[in-house]
Amino acid sequence: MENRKTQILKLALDLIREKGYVAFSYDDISKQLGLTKATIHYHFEKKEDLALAITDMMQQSLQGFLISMSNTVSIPVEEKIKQLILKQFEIAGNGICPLSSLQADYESLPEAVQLRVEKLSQFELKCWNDILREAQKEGIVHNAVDIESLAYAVISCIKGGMQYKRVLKRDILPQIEEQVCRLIKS
Amino acid sequence: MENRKTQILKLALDLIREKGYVAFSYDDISKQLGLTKATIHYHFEKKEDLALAITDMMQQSLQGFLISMSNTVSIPVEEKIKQLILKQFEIAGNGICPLSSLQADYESLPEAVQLRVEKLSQFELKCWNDILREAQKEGIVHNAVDIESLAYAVISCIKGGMQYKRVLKRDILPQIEEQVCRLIKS
DNA sequence: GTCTATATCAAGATAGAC
DNA sequence: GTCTATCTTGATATAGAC
Repeated sequence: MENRKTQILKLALDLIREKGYVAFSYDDISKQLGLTKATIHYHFEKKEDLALAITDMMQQSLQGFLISMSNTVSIPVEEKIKQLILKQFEIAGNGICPLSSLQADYESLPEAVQLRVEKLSQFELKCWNDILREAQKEGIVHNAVDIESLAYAVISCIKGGMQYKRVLKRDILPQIEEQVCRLIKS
Repeated sequence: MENRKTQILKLALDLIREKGYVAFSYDDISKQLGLTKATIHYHFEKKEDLALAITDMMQQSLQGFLISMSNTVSIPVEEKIKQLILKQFEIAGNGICPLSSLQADYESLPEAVQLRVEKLSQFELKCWNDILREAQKEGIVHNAVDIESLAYAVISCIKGGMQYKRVLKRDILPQIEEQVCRLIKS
């Protein structure tokens, strides 16, 4: 069943959001799906393979979002920015952003996964760079502002915010969003 | 030797910065210090005890910094802000901020440690609240800005920035700092 | 305080039956 | 494709000698 594979994949993504790459186990998955560990190993021989599939999934998810946004004719940049912030919040679900989670576990990841995490981080950054550059052209971002620096700050703020949110058990995301918008528009 | 205890403590803090609570082991410490695991268990019976001692250390480190700053007569608020940002960057060393690391591992932490992480997060936030409120009184922060929201954003931006820094292998901290200052002053 | 030795357990992974 | 059974390794933790 090709469905089983994606079922495992989605649960594994959840677990990474929740506990991270190091802490989650094939046993977690097997119990939650009512399978044996051996079955999971059949679909993803090594934990590394599962991690790689997850990073692929994440990349495609972001790419798909960008395409669907660029296909919708003429969304104002401000709306695009809000949607991208919302998308990042949604991706975290009940946990933290899965990319942040992988970043935190970076030193324990297999080399191939480290590379994907690096590429994904760069890709995310590029998305923000593009959208912010567009915003600058339209005069939403002040001309004196260095876009690359702004992109670093925006993404860092969003990701960091989700980590605090979980620990503080307070929904600080609206406040983070407000400040991110303030940072962009000032 | 009371020294041995702090020696273990400091190395454990390093390891948390580098790999996180779940990923680091008593074996890592024993190898790097030339001890046996049993010796470490003598000083810190359980891993949880070691983690608790580390959170205490972190709390004291921040507290000490604040006291030393308030003792130095009449530092301008702007200088205080810069120093606090610098302090947060320094604390991360080669890895990420140890608090961010513990936040990422939150769901895997023993309950007592979770509580400390929550308290530490709140304490850090309170520090930023205090300093930003002071800055608002002096007109550095605009009066319309909600200080609590600003504090969330500032700290999130700093912490998130350090996670990206390690993965991107680029020193983006100056750029993060620049944007944090822009956020505060606008 | 530090050691050797060992118990216990969970994790990633494989072999082979169905 | 999924199972049972098993191997191997590494981790937390303890007992007891020095």
